[in-house]
Formats: sequence, structure tokens, C-alpha cells
Amino acid sequence: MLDPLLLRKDIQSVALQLKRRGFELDTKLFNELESKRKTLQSETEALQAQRNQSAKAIGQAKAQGEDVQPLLDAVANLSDELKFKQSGLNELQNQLNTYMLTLPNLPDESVPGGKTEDENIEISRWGDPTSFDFEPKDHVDLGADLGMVDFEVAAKISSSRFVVLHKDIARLQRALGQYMLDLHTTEHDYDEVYVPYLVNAESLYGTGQLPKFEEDQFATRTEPGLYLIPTAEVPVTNIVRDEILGDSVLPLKRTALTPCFRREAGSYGRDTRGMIRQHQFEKVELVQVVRPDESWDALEALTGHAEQVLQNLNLPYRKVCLCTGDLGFSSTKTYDLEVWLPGQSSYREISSCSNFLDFQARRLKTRWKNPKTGKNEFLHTLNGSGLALGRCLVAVMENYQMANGDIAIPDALQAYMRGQTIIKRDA
RNA sequence: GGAGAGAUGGCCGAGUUGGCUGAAGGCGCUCCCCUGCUAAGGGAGUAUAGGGUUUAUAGCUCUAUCGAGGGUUCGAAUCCCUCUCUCUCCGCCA
Repeated sequence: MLDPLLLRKDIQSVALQLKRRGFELDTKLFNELESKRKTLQSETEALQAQRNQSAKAIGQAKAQGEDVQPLLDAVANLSDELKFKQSGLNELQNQLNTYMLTLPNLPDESVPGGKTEDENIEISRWGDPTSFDFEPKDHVDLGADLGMVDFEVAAKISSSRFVVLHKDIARLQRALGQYMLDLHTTEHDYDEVYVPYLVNAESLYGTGQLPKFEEDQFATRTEPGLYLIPTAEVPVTNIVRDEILGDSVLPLKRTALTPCFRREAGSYGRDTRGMIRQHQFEKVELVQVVRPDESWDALEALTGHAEQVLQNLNLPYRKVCLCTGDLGFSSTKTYDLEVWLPGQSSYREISSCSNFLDFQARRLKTRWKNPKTGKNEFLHTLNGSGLALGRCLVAVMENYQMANGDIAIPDALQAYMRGQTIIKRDA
């Protein structure tokens, strides 16, 4: 959520910044609601003050045994009037609040302008696209040939955009997850957490998936409704919802391996082949909750932690800075890491690392007691994938494939595969 | 799933014949004083959010908040209703 004070004070500048990411702020609507709110709130509170005063007077008069009837008559219709104003005010505030919740974060000045992902800026490349002395296959064919990746049976037991993995490929995915968690907890100083995979609506409001992206979520039908998490970001970040943190626990760095569930409602024609875009996938998530003046450094560091995984697996990738039009709803700046996929001859997103500044913290009411000011202030939150396991599995299969269709196991993972070095067809 | 108990400020804990109770008391914390160390003692302060005023801060002022939401009433931490969560016992289960 944006700072309401900022909207009241300098709505034009907010509108200008939002326009950069293609969002039209209805300044007229906001100003109208806001000025109505102002007068209505003042009137309501004046009436409340009046009510409080007379109630007090009645109490005192009664204590002294005086006749209170005249006083009662004087406030006879006050309560009705108050009720009327109050319900009007409540409605208006709900309206205003709902509107505020639909406003995306302001893009940082350093974020390049642009409309689509084509205008994202490449920051750096690591490694060269893997070269083969044969025609490389994509992971779908590789998986089918190995007999370990089955989309048809997944469609039977669930629907499209699911997969069943067998034997060494299933195990390789598990190895990837274990490896990443161990790397982040031992080398990058994250604390591992295990979290619920079903969350309530409040949590989704907190991190920004609701109210705008309801159609992207899987929801249960029970009452109250719970949602399948679209990313571990939701439960991990919401741990600090409604909390005031002490300075000594900061920065908070947490990592979790969870499945992620996405309806992919708006992407019907896209990535229908293979494991790139699934309704269910595993992901190791990195979350940081930091002091406000540390978040920019933290973004660079966190992105580096995700990059380290790719480097250790020797997977070629590039780092891009998302342009304003491609930026996620809650983010002020995002780096994507795109891994090289020989099967598609292209770089594909495998990690997305974002700084949210206080946008989420304001929704979450996550604050700290700033020792310098002695006041409660909003913290900054960040997160990034470190990494998406499904896509990482794809990347390993395609980059490590051999001419005969076997797949070499990256050195870093062999310890997690009991020393196995190759995945063979008849495993 | 059944039966019962409970939810008050950073923590503990008063307060249910409704009326200066935003809320006693204690602990903790901050500042000051005293004490040559340690221990102890004395004093003061110590919730959050929002509105108005202000260039802004401070200040001043108003409002809200005793799990959440509604109701009764001139007036609710106290009475009524609904919900959520926690605890105990039983059942069931991994």
C-alpha cells in the first residue's frame, strides 16, 4: 500500500510515477473521496465529542442526585444523527481503503521505462550458452526418452499443467531443493522455515496478491476460505504481519522450500509444452525483512544469493532489470535471472528478486522500533526465488544432456544423489 | 466431533450492582538522585492508530482502541448476540 499521506500531499507526483508503469491513477476520484472523508470524519468526531461530554455530565448529575431528565432530552436525537454519520463514514473509509489496495507500488527511479518484457534491460551475463556437438533436445523429449517425465498421466489424475516425475528425475528435483536450502542456510545466513501451504485471505492481502489477483489463486470452498499459496513469499513474509520487531533481530533472512500453486488464468496459449509453466511447482524462496536504509543493498545481496546457485550448478544465465511495464504489482524494482535453455535456445526466467520498500510492510503492519527516533516505523521487505525447482530441473536436464539422451549430474548435486554422476534410461 | 474455561497495555495482573478507567498494582524499560564496588533505595516518565490545526516538526486539540464484529444505553472493559483464537478433559487420528 502506498503512503496515504503522500497521496494527500502530492497526488500529482504519485500519478506521474504510476503512469510510468502504465497505471492511470484516478486523481479526481481520490480527491473527491478524500475531501468527503475529511468533512465527514470531522463532523462525526465532533458529534462523538459532544456525546462523550454529555454522557459525562449526566453521570455526574446523577451521582449528585440531580434530575437528569432535561439533560437526557437535550441529547435525545444526537445518537441517531451520530449513527447515520458514522455508517456513512465507515462506508466511505472502506471505499477509500479498497481503492488504496488496488494501487501498485511506485517504480524506483532507476527502473527503465517500458511497456513489455522486451524492454527489460540486460545487466549482465554469466557463462556462455551451452554448446553441443549434436542437436540438443528439450526436457520434454529427454524426459520421455528416459521414461521419467509423464505429462499424460498427470493430466489423467489432475489436469493439464501438471507433471508426474519418476525415479532419478524426481530425485534430482529433490536434490536440487536440498542443495539450495543447504547453500542458503550455511553460506548465505538464512534461517530455514517450514510454513503452511494454505493461507487465509488476510495473508494474501498483506503481500499484495489480493484483492487484485484473486483469479490467479486456487481457493478452498470451506468457510472461511483458505488459499493455496502461489509462492512461499506469502506465508514466510506474513510471519511478521502485525509485529513490531526489535532492532536486534534485524535483518531477518528466511528461506523455505514449498510447492507453489498458480491458476495461470491469463496465460492459456503460453508455454503449454513441458514443465515451464505448471499449476504446481516447487520453489526455494528467499525472504528478507530489513531496516529501511538497508533494503537496496539487500536487493543486490539477495539477487547474488540466487545467482550463486546458478553459478554453482554451472548454468549459463543473464540478469535483467525489469522495465516499469513488466514490474510486479508490489515491487519497486525487480531483477530477473534468466537461465539458458538449449531446448528453446533462449533465456527463461528462473528467479525474480524484488525490493518492495515499505509497500508490503504497510499492508502487513510490520514495523520496528527505530532506536534513533524511538518510534515505530515500517520496515522494508524483499524476496526472490533461490530458485524455482521445476525450471531449474529443466535447465539441468537440457544443459547437461548427452548425445545418447543420458543426463550428467552437476558436481554440486552428486553428494545429494549418493555419488551418482549420470542419469541413465534404464535406471 | 463432545464438554468446560478463558482472551485486558512490552509482560504479569486488578477491574462484571454499566458513569472522569486509556484503564489500579507489579515487573520490565528510560532519565535523574543517592550509595566509593556489588546488592539495595528514592523520584519522574513509559500504548498505538487516525483526524484537525501547522510550511513542517514540536505543541495543542479531538476521535478510536480492554480478541474481532454487531446490538442495548445518554453512557459499555463491564449487559446481549455472532465469530475467531487459546487452554483443559473425552473421542478420533499421522
